[in-house]
Amino acid sequence: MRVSRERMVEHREKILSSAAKRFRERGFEGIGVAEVMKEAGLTHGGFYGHFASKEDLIACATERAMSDSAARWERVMTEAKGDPLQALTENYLTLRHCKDPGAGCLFPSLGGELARQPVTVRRVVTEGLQRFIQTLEGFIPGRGEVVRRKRAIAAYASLVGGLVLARSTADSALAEEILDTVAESLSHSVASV
Amino acid sequence: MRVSRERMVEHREKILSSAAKRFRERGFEGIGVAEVMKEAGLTHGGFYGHFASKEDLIACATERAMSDSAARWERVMTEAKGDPLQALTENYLTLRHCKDPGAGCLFPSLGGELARQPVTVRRVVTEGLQRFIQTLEGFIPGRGEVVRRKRAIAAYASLVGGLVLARSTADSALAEEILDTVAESLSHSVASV
DNA sequence: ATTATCTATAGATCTATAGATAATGC
DNA sequence: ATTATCTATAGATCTATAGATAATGC
Repeated sequence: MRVSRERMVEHREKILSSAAKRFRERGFEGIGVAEVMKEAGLTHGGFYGHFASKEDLIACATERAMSDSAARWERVMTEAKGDPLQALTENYLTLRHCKDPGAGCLFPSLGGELARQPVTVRRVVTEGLQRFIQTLEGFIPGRGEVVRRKRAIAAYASLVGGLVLARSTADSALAEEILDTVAESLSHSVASV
Repeated sequence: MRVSRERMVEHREKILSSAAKRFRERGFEGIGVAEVMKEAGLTHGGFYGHFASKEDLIACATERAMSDSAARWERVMTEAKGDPLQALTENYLTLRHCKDPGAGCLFPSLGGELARQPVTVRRVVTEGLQRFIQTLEGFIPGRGEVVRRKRAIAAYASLVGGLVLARSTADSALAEEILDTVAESLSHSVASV
């Protein structure tokens, strides 16, 4: 059954958004091509008209996830009433983010797996990471660009690590303690500017 | 071929150490039961005499990986000439650790996957994490226990996040920048005690 | 508007691999 | 503990076809 060009673009979008969500929820090996297609309302075989391979899908879905997150964090920081980094922290280090990896940051969900992906995928990640550090840099106080970049990198590492640890534990009290503690620590480091 | 009790314990140890290493290198789904057994010098079928299932192996290998790391970090901090946290940082945030996940910390390698494991596994992780925070706490300066615990948690999150980000990128210059920057940031937070 | 062509999709199938089990041997 | 086997599942390929697009003719 053939389909119009616009519809085909729609299909590709649906495949991508489904994959970007499910990969973050279950890992790159936690969902197969067939199920992604089913979620997009299509059948298994049609997949290879859109993507060359699952690896290709992983690269494209990773890019999608990163740019979605970047847009979201940028909005959060732009619309912040007070300190932008604090606004980001309050958005990032939350139980909500913990419990909804499918809509969240790529690194805590897929960090370990990203490190094992082929260069095609890791290049996409590198570009997204660079862009995100630069964006964060723009919202962080500091005399020179070098200092601001350092603070951006350190802050981002804290956010990612905090969420990784909070998500790993089966003890929700410990998870909350970790989220709150890392958030508090980040606010101190900003206060000491 | 039947085997003595001591040898069976040896076999179990070999299976566990191989699994603990390979899981961190390739992820829980990156190596199968058959290959783990082969590495231990045994055959596929024998596996089920040692473990009930792959999930059982994952729980046991995770415990093993955590206690190995804990012992190692404790040694590094105990034998430190100067500041113990700095010694840990210099051991943790290195290219060597980046490149050898099989012998390294569990969280940067498997953080995302741990969050998706059944409670049996996550309980093991929770206990290991609690114990590690307590150990770290003992080496960190601060007036009261509450403050020291907070510092320990914040520091550990930075270490984990730093390694996740450094490992994710395909750009080794960026990876080194991240490692150095997070290390520097941690040393500042200690200096400000 | 008709005709011919092109192509995205469905559905079936192939191949490899994984975890798990059963039969056998020592 | 070995060896053989079972079952399920995954990525990938193949073929036919519905129906969109392009070329042609009026």
